[in-house]
Amino acid sequence: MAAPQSDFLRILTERGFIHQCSDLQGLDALAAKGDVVAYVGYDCTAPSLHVGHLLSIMMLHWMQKTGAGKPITLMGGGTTRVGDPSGRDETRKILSINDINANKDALKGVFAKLLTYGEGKTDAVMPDNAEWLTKLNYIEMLRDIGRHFSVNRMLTMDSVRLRLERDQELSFIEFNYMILQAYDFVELARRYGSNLQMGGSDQWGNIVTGIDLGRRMGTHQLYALTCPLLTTSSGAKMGKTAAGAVWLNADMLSNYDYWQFWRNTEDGDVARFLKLFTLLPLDEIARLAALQGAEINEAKKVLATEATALVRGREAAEAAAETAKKTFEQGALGDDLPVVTVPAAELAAGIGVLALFVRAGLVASNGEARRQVAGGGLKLNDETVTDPQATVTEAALKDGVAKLSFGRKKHVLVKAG
RNA sequence: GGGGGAAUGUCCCGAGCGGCAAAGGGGGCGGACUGUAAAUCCGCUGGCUAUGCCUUCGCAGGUUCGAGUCCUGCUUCCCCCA
Repeated sequence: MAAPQSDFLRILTERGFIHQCSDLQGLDALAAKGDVVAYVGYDCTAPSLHVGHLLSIMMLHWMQKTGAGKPITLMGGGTTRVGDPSGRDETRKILSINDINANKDALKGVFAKLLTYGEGKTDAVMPDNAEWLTKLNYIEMLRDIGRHFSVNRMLTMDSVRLRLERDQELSFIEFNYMILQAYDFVELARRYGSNLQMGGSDQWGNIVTGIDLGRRMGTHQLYALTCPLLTTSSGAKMGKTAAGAVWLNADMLSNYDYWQFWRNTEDGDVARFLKLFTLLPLDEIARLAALQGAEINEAKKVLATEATALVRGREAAEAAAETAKKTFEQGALGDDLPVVTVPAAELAAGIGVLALFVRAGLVASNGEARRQVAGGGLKLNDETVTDPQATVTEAALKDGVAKLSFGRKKHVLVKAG
């Protein structure tokens, strides 16, 4: 098609958010009038969202910012009780209602950083599909909703087909997930006038099933828009590190570590990530992406600070950047490094180096610490630890702190408490 | 309902004549080289109060000086026949 008329789709296209759309022209017309009501569903499977979820939040952000319409962040309080089989090899563990509710409360917070909630036309709202899904009556649901679904067609959906082809278990409860998600779309269309569902490309099947159901149940025209799944240029699935997922919530991953995640981006991903995960104008991004060789590190710092500012706040981002500068460029101690306090009495008595590194959370066990010492991976105040028997006392504290390092990038400060 | 096969290191895949903390990959972590990148090379990848001890091969028993390995029962999954 020709270039989109609406700012919303033009920006999404330029920045690389669009993977697939059911009807780009139709959606463009709605966006140009400011009549889009877009929803993205977030299941409550963990106590925080991670960077993989960030793309869809960014899409909602751009939509609100360009005045294209109203964002709906749907909490999956109901669907989480069922479990989405999309993109999964195995049945999800069934979570207790208590866990789901706790998760839901924990992940709500991050949305307000990127979206404005309220009563106005383009203000965001946050319903929970438990409101309607838990009230469904089985027989009524089969008659009103189930009759519109063809099992033949459901069996051809990727989320189902892949499991069947690989002879992997697919339970009946999971098989129903797409029906519930489709019904969500219809329900949101009725309650809020929603006309667009967005999500990762793995959600395409579930979304178009919702469009189909809407047509059969007589809603207005619905649209689908998906973004690419996040991978690094070397093909690895993104958002996971050794320590686990890259969480958006600060209590799950420190500001400093979040900043470091972006700072360590591969060269080949810098331009793409700047477009997706920052609000910097495209000409500025083009300038940064053109940097060659070691200079591209400047672009990575900008990426890290901007991306962190977006989710954690400008102040937190600056602090993390400052700490990184001190730690890596000046060999000094940054204020933002994680701190572990050890009781003064224990320090006076002397504590084993291995135990200290375990205490700091840098290694999982004495055994691992021992192996890392053998491999030269542990440092105390920038000096490689060579003797696993050594003990550390308050003499190791300089100006009240000792620096423990694991590898070149992970540092923890120890203080007497 | 009948017959045949499978389950291994708590990330995954996978070898394993009765002597096994258990081959080999992948992934991950550390080191060297670099630019806090990529690629490459090297090392590590059950726990502990550590020349030793403890816990691991679906579950529960049994045989044996000794069981991932042999026997019995059970669970789960797959294939073929009904």
